[in-house]
Amino acid sequence: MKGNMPTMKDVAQEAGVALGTVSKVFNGLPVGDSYRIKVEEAAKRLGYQVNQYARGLRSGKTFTVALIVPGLEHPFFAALAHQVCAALAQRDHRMLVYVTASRPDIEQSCINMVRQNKVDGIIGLTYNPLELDEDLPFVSIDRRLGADIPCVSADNFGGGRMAAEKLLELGCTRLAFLHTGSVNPNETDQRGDGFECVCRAQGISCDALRLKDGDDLELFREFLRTHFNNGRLDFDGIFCSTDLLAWQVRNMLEGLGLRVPEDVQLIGFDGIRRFGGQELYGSTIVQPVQRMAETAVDILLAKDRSTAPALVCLPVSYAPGGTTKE
Amino acid sequence: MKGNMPTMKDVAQEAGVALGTVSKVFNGLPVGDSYRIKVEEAAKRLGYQVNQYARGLRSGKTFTVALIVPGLEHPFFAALAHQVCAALAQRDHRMLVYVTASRPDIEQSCINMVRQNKVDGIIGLTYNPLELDEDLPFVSIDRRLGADIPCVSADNFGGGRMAAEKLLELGCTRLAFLHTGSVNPNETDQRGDGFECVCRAQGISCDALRLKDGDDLELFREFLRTHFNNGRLDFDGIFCSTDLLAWQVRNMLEGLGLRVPEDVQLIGFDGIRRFGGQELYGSTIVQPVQRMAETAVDILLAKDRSTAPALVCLPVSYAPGGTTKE
DNA sequence: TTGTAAGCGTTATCAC
DNA sequence: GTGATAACGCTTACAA
Repeated sequence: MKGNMPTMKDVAQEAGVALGTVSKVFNGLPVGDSYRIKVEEAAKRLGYQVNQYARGLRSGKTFTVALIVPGLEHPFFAALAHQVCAALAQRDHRMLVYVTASRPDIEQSCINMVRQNKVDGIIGLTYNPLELDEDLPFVSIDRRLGADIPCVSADNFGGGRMAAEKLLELGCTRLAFLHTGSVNPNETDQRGDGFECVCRAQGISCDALRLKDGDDLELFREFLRTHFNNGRLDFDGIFCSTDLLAWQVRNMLEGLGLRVPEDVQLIGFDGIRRFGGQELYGSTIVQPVQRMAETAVDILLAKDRSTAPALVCLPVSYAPGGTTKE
Repeated sequence: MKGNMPTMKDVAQEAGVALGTVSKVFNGLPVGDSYRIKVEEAAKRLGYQVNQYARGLRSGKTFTVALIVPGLEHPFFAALAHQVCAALAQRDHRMLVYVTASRPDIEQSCINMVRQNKVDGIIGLTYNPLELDEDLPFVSIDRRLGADIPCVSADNFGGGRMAAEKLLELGCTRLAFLHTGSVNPNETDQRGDGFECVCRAQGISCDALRLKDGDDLELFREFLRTHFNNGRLDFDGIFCSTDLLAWQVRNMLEGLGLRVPEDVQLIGFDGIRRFGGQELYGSTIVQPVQRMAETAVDILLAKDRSTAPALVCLPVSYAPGGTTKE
């Protein structure tokens, strides 16, 4: 921070007006034109910048939002952070980032730190039970923390259905669902529910293996091997609950000598793109990251928070990426 | 921000001590034990949290650093942001993120916004000429902005050398260097310099194609086709200045019917990992992202900035990733 | 050692 | 419409 930045007082003196007048100019409040010009010129001359900290102290508005995420290294979180930052910038707000590594203690300590920072609100992608401040606006991504805490997520259930329908449409007759994720229940669990819902309705067999974070991925390989007899897999269509898992499963399948998508078609979930560019890792259900970010920001900054929806599910879309027959 | 959070005054009243005493307790200044306990208990009872904005206003220290990056979607920037955030957290600082899309106007406006926020310093990954504040600590990543502005980067020149040496060691005899990047000169330009330096010293032929951001990537394909005659490429070793480019070039090579690494070996630069995990895209020179982040933070927060080095080049390492013969 | 009081730069309330 | 003046919550001499 700075030694001797000019203050409003300096500007007032330079412009030959009162302090209050300067404040009004910078807040867009009605001021005589001649005064406004004098102030603006004086400010420019001095290189004056409003001190947001003083403003925040006085007015209680900080124009800052905290984003709490497990980390920035996973492309989905990175993309979300990027879009949240952009959406906030568009609304003249700043983004403070906290990374938690999904650890409950760090997540809670972030909440506490944020509290000290007097941000205007929090957007959180957290996976553990939290103790929240009643009156600090909070919007959760992908996880329902309570009836009074708005949650924004992709339409995970619909995406699961979409995956099943697509695989069936592409000629699959024996499906499987593979999942690994947080032990704490969250919206993404619905991906499998949607998928199996379609299978049941259509009377299609659907094997499934659901693992928890930290479980050995080799269990998936074993599962596949168990269902691999005489050079033939029991499934011709597999839905993985994330693109990462789909990628890993694809490698396992090829290790078994199976061809994707000729022998077995594969659909992932998330819409992760290589190098943050355009190329997908494989066929996938794409989350509307930008809309999710914008929606979360809109809800968070809405004037009237009492009308905030408890849950907003945004539509996903299917994108072919080479692991399905198209 | 909040309606009626307890203040130090409330805590003082609750604890039955003076305001100044409460402040001292929270600043670790010497206070009688009995008082300290009374204050701590009162604070806990009230759920008191220091207001960092008031503290910053008064003391001029905000414990906040701004990170300015082109975006969070490219995995290198995301990884850097992640590590910077972690390094700052370890030192009890927060990170404010600004994304610029590498646009000069946005980059400058970020600098201006940051100025209002009275941060303790800026870590910037910017690509355009900037007008900086003399007395706002700034550390640049990968780009030398001026003699008085410390720059932290990977050892790009050394990495380029390393790539050449590795390819030669692996039996290559005809090398090529492919590059695309910012028009504004920066430290990463040295990757090619280091590579060609070794080639010259060893008397090895080295073709090169250097493009600028925005140029059509098809030019690379054409370049390859020009050097592809009778099913044989003029090179058996190619160094690409980024992992992204290496990935694209690999696809082009395979499109030509060439096998990597059997027919031509490929080394990239950055050390990008799929899904932010462990798996590399190919053989590459790995940037020490964590050390770069920590170094930048250390320099930025150093008590005595007058002794800050103008440039710190951190050692890179080679990692095989399947596009070289190992 | 503890308490008191003067600001830090803004905003908001009033008289003028 | 303008201009003193009192907060906002905290730190820090300085006085007790």
